[in-house]
Amino acid sequence: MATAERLIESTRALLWERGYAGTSPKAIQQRAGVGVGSMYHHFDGKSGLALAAMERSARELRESAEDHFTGPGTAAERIAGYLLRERDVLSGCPVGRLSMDSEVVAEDRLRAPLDSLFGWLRIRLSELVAEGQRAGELDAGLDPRAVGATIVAVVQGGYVVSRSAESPEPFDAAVRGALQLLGHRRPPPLR
Amino acid sequence: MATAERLIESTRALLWERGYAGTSPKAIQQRAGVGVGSMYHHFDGKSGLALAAMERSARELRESAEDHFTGPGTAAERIAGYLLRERDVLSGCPVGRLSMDSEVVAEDRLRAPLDSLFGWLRIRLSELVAEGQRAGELDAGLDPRAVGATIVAVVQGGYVVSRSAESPEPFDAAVRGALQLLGHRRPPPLR
DNA sequence: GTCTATATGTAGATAGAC
DNA sequence: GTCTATCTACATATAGAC
Repeated sequence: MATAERLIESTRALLWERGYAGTSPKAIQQRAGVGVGSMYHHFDGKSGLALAAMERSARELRESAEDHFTGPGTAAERIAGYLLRERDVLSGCPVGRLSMDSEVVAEDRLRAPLDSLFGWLRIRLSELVAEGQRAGELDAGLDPRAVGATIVAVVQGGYVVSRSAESPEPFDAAVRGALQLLGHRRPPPLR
Repeated sequence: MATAERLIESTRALLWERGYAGTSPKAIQQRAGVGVGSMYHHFDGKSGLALAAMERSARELRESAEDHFTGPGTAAERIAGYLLRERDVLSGCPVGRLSMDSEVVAEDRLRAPLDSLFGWLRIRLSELVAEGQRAGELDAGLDPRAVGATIVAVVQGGYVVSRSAESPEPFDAAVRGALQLLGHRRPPPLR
């Protein structure tokens, strides 16, 4: 693997594990097996490297979500499939967790990948909610955009509560509750 | 104000603004107007001071939430009142944001205040959901414990998405969606 | 209780040789 | 492209005088 590539992957792993403030250039270099000079040759320091890492992580999450959104099943089933998909709950969201890093949200170019991913997620989910309404699967009285925001928040907040509890249980409970609220009126349940 | 007190308040403010990894003893001391020696006289370093600060912040949030939970109105109205209460959305949750700090969740005594606050919140909210069900305000088919977890997650996740967008709008939308999901079948709406 | 001095290591780079 | 040397500041304390 090329040097720049190893640096990006090393940074992605460290940002996920320790966040932006907790990730040092030295740690990035050591994990990548790359010298100081190489890192500063390929990137303009920690910030530029983090940007590349965050963009890649955001793209991965987006592609994975889109797979669920465009998969088989009714709109409601695809929403449920997204909520129920495998996640490394205790590690948190590789992108969302960086929103709690003040240096990240203070720098527009670093915040951009977060904003972009969540903005896209909200739009896609609201489209699915509207589709479910047209199909009669979801209540027509709901505001699709609000409910889309709620679904994104349930996932991100599930990580927060599960990491606090050092257990995946709160995340799973939050998702279960969301599915009940979305679909409790119609047998059989969403999943 | 006493020295120990000033140190705790200084630490609370810094943990909220910058997180645990981003908060240095030096910054704590300067903001408190206290010397190095004093800090280490009153506390066993950064970790002990953070523990005191986190316990106080968690207690404040708990008391404030309990005010909403025991206030006037139906159970559903009290849930809505809690969700709609004033929040400094872009600053995030003073307690929840620390769940993304790996040094915090790796140290049991630091994680304890988080786990304790969210565990309590889930219990109290599930009690309110059950009360609303008995009163016929909320659907009897819901699992109160799951829905309690969902409500906590919506708030914590709302912070994540709003900080990413640098706007309170996603938080407000997520709350609106949650209220619709909880109460859309019954006119008038919850709030 | 508070102060200053001191200590070891890291943060986050830049410079210039190879 | 990569390496080593170097730099200033900060992180996180401990020691001991006052």
